Amino acid sequence: MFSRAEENYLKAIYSLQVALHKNISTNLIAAKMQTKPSSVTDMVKKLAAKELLSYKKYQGVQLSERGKEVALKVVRKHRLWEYFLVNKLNYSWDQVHDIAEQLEHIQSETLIDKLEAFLKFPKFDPHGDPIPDKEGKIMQIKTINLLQLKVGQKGVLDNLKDSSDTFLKYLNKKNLAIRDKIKVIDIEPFDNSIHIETKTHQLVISKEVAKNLNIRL
Amino acid sequence: MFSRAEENYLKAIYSLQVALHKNISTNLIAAKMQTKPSSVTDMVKKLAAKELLSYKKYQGVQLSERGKEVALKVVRKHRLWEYFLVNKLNYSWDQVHDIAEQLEHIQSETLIDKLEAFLKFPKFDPHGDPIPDKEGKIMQIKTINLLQLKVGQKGVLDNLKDSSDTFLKYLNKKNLAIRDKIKVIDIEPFDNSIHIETKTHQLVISKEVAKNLNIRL
DNA sequence: AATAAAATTTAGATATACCTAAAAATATAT
DNA sequence: ATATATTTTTAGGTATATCTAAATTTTATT
Repeated sequence: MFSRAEENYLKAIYSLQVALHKNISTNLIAAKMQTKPSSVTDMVKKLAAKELLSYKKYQGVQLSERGKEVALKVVRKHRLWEYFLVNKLNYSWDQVHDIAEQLEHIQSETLIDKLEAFLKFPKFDPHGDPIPDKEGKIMQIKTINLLQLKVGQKGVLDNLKDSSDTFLKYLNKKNLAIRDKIKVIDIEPFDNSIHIETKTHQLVISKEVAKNLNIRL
Repeated sequence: MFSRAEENYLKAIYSLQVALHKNISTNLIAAKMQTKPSSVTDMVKKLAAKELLSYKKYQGVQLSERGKEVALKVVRKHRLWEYFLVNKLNYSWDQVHDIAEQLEHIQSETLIDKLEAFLKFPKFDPHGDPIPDKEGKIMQIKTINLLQLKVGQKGVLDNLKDSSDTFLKYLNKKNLAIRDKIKVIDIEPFDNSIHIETKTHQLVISKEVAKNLNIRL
């Protein structure tokens, strides 16, 4: 069907497109994929020839409907496998990314649907991100950035902008997890650091951290 | 660590070595792997350079201890994933091979041990083959070929010599499964076909079929 | 033992997915 | 508007894992 490399490009472009709502540049893709812009140009031409995206020289790319479909299938696989790794194999959420990156490329017409049924149709992965259904539909819950909350406001930690290993480990250390209730106690005007309260404890987080926490009201 | 291709070669050579107890020739490997002898020569040189096997031009190959170790790790992964697919995801035994061929190459220091624990340390895969333990030790149960049984003798279907799709489908159709008790009712001298009885029914199998059924007494 | 047949290796290509370095196009700054 | 900086593409090269066709070695046959 599609090679591992092709799937990885489509997934990366999809996530950039969702975040930025504009044509995605070669350099952006290269940064996201930890590769060189020239490699991106090569691959992007290949994907354009397969009509998975539209590409005009020097103007960046945009996924076609078909391209989005393929990307969402990869995302679906990634998130279901992450759910499996955390909830069945007892991994913690900061250990599963690299393994899911491999598992998401297993080719089978039936495997992922059977896995989904075995997991009892979870709607969110361990990082709070919605799992696309069989048809590629993806639930979008409206969230706002923690930075936008005012003093006294409450919300629930829904998902993370950054799911990097270092950030997940930071959250573990600070005892913050998806679905935790959070209340803003104080905002320090000097550096915009935020004093927050959860069910179990209080802590102060920097604005850099807050920027990566998305809150459901 | 090792590439998918390298792992596949090691696994194929291992299984030939276990079956034949002699140096494994280029052509044999090529036939097993559905590739060309010249490709085998290339890869075998590479594996010899990595000291995973010993190779003398025109004399075939033999796995080193290290090579056997790597092969057994792949076998372990393959069989545990097959067990997972059949016992957790409700696949039938004739559907799991291709998927397990992919899953066996997932690279992780911890994944397969966690999977094994989740599955409660199964000792045999769905085809009756023993699953190597973490240290690469593999249980070997003494079995004899169904062809060697005499009229009136009883035994249990332990494992299959041939696990190809077509053979598994044949067994399904004839309602024969691993761990079925089998009794030889009669042997037809003309064509060596064998009349057998299980708990639920009787049937006649050809000597070609019998050759691929291994029996535990 | 010489010759024919079969098995194996070598030499030279191909496709994928990368890379570096240089050239070209676009964006930014003065 | 021109010069400069940045981005992107092109050209040419690398590594892996294949392949075909020809050459070589081993095995089998007479």
